[in-house]
Amino acid sequence: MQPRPTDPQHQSTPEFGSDPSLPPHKGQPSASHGGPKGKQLEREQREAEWLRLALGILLEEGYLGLTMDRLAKATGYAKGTLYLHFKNKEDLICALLRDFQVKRMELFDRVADLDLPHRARLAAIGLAAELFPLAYPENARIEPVLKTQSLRDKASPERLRALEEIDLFCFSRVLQTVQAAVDAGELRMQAHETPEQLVMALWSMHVGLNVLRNTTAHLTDTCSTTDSPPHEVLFPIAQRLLDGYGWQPLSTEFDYAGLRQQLLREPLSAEAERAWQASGIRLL
Amino acid sequence: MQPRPTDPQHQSTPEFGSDPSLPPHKGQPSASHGGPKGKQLEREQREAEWLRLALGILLEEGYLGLTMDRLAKATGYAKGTLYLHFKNKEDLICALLRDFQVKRMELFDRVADLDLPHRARLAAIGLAAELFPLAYPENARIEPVLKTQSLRDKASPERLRALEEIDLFCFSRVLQTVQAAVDAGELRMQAHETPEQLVMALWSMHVGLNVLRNTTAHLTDTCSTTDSPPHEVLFPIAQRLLDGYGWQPLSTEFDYAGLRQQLLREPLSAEAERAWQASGIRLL
DNA sequence: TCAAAAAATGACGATCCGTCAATACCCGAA
DNA sequence: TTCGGGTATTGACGGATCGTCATTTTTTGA
Repeated sequence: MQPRPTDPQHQSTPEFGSDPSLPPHKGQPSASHGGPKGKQLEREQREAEWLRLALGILLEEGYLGLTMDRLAKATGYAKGTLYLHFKNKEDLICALLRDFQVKRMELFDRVADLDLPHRARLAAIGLAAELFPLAYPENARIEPVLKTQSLRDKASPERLRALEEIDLFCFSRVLQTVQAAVDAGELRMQAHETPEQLVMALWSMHVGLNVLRNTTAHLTDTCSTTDSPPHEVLFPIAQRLLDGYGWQPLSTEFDYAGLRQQLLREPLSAEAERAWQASGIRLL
Repeated sequence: MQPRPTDPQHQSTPEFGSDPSLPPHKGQPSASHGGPKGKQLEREQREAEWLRLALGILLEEGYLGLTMDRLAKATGYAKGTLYLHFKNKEDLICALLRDFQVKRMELFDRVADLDLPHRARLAAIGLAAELFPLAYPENARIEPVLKTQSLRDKASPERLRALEEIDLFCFSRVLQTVQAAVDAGELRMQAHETPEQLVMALWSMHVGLNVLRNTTAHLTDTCSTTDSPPHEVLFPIAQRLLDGYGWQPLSTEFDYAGLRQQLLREPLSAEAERAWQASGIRLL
């Protein structure tokens, strides 16, 4: 073990669980028996590994701590190889962001088709949206960081389009639910009101709360000092809002709080458990 | 006009209205008659000038385009002098952010003490909050950018505290209004509800909408394609929400839309005018 | 077995941040 | 007017990072 200028064994930090014994590029292309599939698989695995490490660094030391040199070395590959996968740093950030959004979308999917009144379905999606940053606080913490910062200026168009696609998909999901309620006569909107605006307002609440939680903790803490548990913020308020619209069934006619408990037990139990472990928040 | 290595006349861009003939430091300390006041004044003027230029560059070329070298040269001063005013780049960003927040606070101040029912006062503040990004779209556009990005890691504690102070001040303003309504019996909250949560939700809506407008324009555009004017988003929805709380007087008993028009004519006419000029949005 | 194609490398140029020793300027006293 | 100490300003420099690309290593396939 002769002293080296940049001995990977002597990294300043253990580098977030990367396997230090990982051979740079001497390992077999893949465990599977040859063919282009193996190549492709290895490529994806490596990319996933980079994203995993990038997330770790980002959480540990923030945006400034994440450098391409460091990320490359962390897996034993050279920087040039890293740049074969990601056009630039923003592109990598974009890929990271996409992973979160896919996760959230999957969560939406799990509750969007339940056999419930339209309003209850919307409430279920809202709960999922509220649960997400609690179950994956790391993701939520860096999401506002990633969403800005000249990301759109430099990331590759393909990655950006992928992001927009997911956004639009989620938006449509919610919009469909509202529209269905309007069509069913359960929700009446005035002339100047549109389902899009309602969806946008609900969406804004979630986005904004997440931003505030992660940029102005001194304020959100004010909320938590009360008796009420700090996580139960958006769900009941959204119900008040929908009551204000007169969306049937009203919260006086339907037990949305009970639905919430039920959803947390059944299709969202895994996330509720994660929230308990990750954020120390007992939801059930 | 002998050729110089860094001739300010030959900047790549005209640099956003800075006076190219501005003498580096040969001008009189100040027009006022001597004394330490003049020195202080000159210092503040210079700082204001830097912030003005920084905003211009930020708007024109984004966060990446704003470099300390460039900003320094734009006023004819050296970088070292710039660093005498701002601890680092983040610190400068912080100062810029503060200017916006002060502006918004002043707007709040202008409507927070009107002789109106509590709920109408809250609506007035909400209108001010909604009007702000329309009247100062440049500010709103970069505010999400500035709020993140390791700003808190590197900016000086004093500047950060100044930011928090303003946030807290605005928050308190709103909270007081809600609390007053509760005390007056015009707003009843259930056991698990708190005024803080309601304020935070309203605040989140505004923050979130601004973020969405500036990061995912493809979605917010969806909202604008409807017949309804795109700017009338939050005000009516907030009224729905407060109706949901049963906050007296309900929107069926009080003409909040009329109040809105009136506010836009009287204490907020300047901002309404700005919104018309800056965003092409006719509010009246 | 070997040569062409593909993959991986890391040194390099360019950019930017923030510092600090050197310089220019100011102002009161002689 | 001259001088000297103190203050304001400067810009070259060190350090760090991004992204490139000519070179080297590995793989492929004939």
